[in-house]
Amino acid sequence: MKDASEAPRFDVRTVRTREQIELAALEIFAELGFEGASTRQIAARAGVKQQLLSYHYKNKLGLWKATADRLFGACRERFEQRLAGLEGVDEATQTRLLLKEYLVFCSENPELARFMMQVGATPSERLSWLYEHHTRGLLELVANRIGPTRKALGLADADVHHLTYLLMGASAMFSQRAEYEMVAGQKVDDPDVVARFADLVVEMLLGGPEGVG
Amino acid sequence: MKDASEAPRFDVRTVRTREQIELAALEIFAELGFEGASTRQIAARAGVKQQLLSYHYKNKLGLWKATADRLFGACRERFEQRLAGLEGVDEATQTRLLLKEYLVFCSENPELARFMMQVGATPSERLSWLYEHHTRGLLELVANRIGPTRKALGLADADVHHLTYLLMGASAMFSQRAEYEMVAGQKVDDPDVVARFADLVVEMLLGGPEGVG
DNA sequence: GTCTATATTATGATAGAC
DNA sequence: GTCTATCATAATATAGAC
Repeated sequence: MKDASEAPRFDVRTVRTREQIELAALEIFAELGFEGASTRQIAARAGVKQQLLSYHYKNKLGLWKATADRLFGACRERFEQRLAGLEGVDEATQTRLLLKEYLVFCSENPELARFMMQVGATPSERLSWLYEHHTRGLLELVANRIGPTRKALGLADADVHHLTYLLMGASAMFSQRAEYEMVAGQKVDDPDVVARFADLVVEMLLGGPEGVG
Repeated sequence: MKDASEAPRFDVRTVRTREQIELAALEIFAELGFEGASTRQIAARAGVKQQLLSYHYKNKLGLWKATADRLFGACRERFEQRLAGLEGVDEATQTRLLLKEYLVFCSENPELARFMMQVGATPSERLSWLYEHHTRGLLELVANRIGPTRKALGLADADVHHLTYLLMGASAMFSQRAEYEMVAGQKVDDPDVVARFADLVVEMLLGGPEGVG
């Protein structure tokens, strides 16, 4: 007899183990790509045995998907929280702050841009999966913000996809921290650097905060 | 006795073989990163045996360096040719056309942005080598163009490193062709798309071609 | 749920024939 | 300069003990 708790799939140990594994996997997948990453390496960083990954995720692809779900879920949640706090604010300011929030998120999660970059080059099952489950929604959210806001601000027509990729590309700076530090001689995750950079990007995409005639 | 030709290191077969290998290696290193790429895969794409790579480059790292030399050499050459054709033109136009040329080059060589991205995330011997031999020169060339030109045009002060990374990040669009085609429904290497995107980026970095007051 | 042991395949590099 | 043969290691994944 199994009493009320038919599905004990949320027990504490499991959740914590999976979290450790997925955080380690995110770092390594982002750094080395899917084929470059080894499950042994991920397991070692998570402090478990390699074979435990097979138990939890069946195989490497399953782990990769779980990792993507966690990463993009955090991004989506961040957007939603930011927007919830901006109720009643005018559209242009909302969009401006949302784009800034995205760049701040990218500075805190440099794995995001690398994760997308690692998979977006060539057609593959993984690209299709990521696009359907996460990338598409994220890119459309951004495009559907930038386009109308630029129109409302009276800015020159520009391809929204190009503007979106400019934003995505800009976030790559945070994903190349080692190189950036060599070049610029400053930490890329210094909050001041992040803020200045985000302001620059948003100003380029939407014009200065005073609007444009 | 060896007669006049002491150093026969430019014989035709060798040069062609190395070219085939390095072109294959570029594609695969850019796609999979250094550890993700396998020398067998590279050899197969080049149409030679895996063990031949050891003969020509000693090891995987040697091949990676030769590949980088070829790629960045082509980029540098492109810059020099473009500048040679712009003698006498005013500085702002020179800079504008040079940045456009860079984006066109990136659209034709999507491996460049990926190659840099693959190595720039974390400190490593390879990053240091690439920085000293190639990246540094490229980034400084761009920064030393954008900064003074913006000043001469009377544009607002902005961090030249940030502007440089905006350009580099923008080029990432061409490196994610599979994803871009899903999102935008058009080929990213369509010359018209490239031209419009390049104009957009240059306008953002340097203002419209009419200058700014 | 986590471990040990292991099967199977793929990897980078070397030795030596031609 | 290119090939065949081969080695030592590392990869993913499975089976089964606890």
